Amino acid sequence: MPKPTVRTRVAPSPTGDPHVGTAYVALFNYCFARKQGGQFILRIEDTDTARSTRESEAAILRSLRWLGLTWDEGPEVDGPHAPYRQSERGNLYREYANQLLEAGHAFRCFCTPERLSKMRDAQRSAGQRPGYDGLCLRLSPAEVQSRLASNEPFVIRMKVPEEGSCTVEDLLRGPIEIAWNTVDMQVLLKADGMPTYHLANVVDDHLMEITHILRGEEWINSAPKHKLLYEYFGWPMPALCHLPLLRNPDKSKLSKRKNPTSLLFYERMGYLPEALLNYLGLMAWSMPDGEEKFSLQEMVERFELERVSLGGPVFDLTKLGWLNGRWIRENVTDNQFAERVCRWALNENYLMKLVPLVRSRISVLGDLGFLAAPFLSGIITITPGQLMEGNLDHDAVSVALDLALMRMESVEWKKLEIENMLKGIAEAMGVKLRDLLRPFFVAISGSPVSVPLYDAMEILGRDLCRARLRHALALVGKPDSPEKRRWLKAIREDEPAQ
RNA sequence: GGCGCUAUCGUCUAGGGGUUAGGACGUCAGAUUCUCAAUCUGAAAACCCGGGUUCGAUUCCCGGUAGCGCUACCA
Repeated sequence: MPKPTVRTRVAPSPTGDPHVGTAYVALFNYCFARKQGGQFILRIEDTDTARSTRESEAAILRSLRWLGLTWDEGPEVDGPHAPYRQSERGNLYREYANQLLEAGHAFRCFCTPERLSKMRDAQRSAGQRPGYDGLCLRLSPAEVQSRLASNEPFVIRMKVPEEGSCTVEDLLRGPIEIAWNTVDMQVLLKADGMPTYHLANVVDDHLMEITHILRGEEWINSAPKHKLLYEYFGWPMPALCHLPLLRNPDKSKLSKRKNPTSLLFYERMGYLPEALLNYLGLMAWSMPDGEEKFSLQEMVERFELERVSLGGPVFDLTKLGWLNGRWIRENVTDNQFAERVCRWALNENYLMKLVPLVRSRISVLGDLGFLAAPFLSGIITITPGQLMEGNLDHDAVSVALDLALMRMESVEWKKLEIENMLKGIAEAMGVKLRDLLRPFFVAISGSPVSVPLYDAMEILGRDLCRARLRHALALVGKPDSPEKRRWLKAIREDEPAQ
């Protein structure tokens, strides 16, 4: 039997900013497939209609292209298994869900979210594993029909064996045994008719002829569900390999609260895509000869899955910075460097965003450097003293920054929204907007003499602003005295729920 | 809590039944440089703990511990 062509995929969910973790998993899938002359597919998992956005999807595609992780099939390039966007494949999943229903491998569940939530609470407080209790499993066919007739919303859940265990084979970890009684009767098709990850993933991986699934470690526990679905459908199981998760310095799963995670951040900071990719290749993987600097091409040529180590690697910005420096010094000519800088910021598109902000504030072009500096910088060097120069006292500055860092996560990153957020903070703290804004000008622009704050924040992007605000907060100290805590608490109670 | 995964310098890692446990980032010291970077040299720094198996375990096995992940009509 001829060995089928290796086909791998990365399947990001377009919610929020493009994540380094996506690039990380994509890199390994890319290298694994390319090394063996196979194909690498990109699929958009946008079945969560509440959270998925087209902007996010576009940003993911752009970021992966920026990194040079090109896909053989997927959005914008198409392919024999189009569409590659799950929201456009809805009918497919419904058909397959019905197929499971008919075969008796799945059942309709009419339970309300409220009941499920109560049930889980009860289970938890009774010290039991939370999981569907099987209520609708025992519904008579007649009752199902009558509930259907009265248009009651329902989901489709998969049936799961009550006893025994499932052994999933992991390419790196070997057999992993998981008892069936720890596996929930997973919802496959939501009430809105959209599939959950589990169904969509299995159906698409099969139809798209994926041979090897390299994905994050967080999926290990649901692998039995997937294996069972393959069995229910009678499809061959792709090889599974769970990659270790990228970590924050405190070892928790990489998160934007503790580490910049957006690829847009790394781009805006001026990391070279080659260097970022190179650094990701150093996470849990190493060249056979120990060489630390390598291109994507070189990584493809020498890639061996066996060289993936299983401990979760801490993403270290310092070492990434060193590597990036090496790339700038060693791999770019002067001309190329100039070109890079232009592509990065000295291009018409970016400059035109700045021009309206700076032109009215300068008398000679030479003033431009100062005003434009924040837009050509990563983390700005400031002093605690500069942050304290305004009318707010130390605790107020600290609280204001802390509050902004919290609230900025839930606003749309547009200048009007940013304005409202900061006005809201001034109001909540009972200080003049002008006084509140002063330390923000310093934190974001490096100086109280600056282009308008809200515009600057929008242009710089959420991630860079977060990093600068966090830097400023670190300088003045987090609000941690009992007094400041009380203050924060009072303000929070005053706020509308987020 | 339950289940699962993981465990080598602070961090990324190499290695592997017998090694002075290797490299890199960072740190410190020195050299060099008009400053700063860069560069060079050197130093400190690790096999989680306890039992086995073995002539010998950091390496293999078991247990513990710790970290992490999952425990949704999110992925």
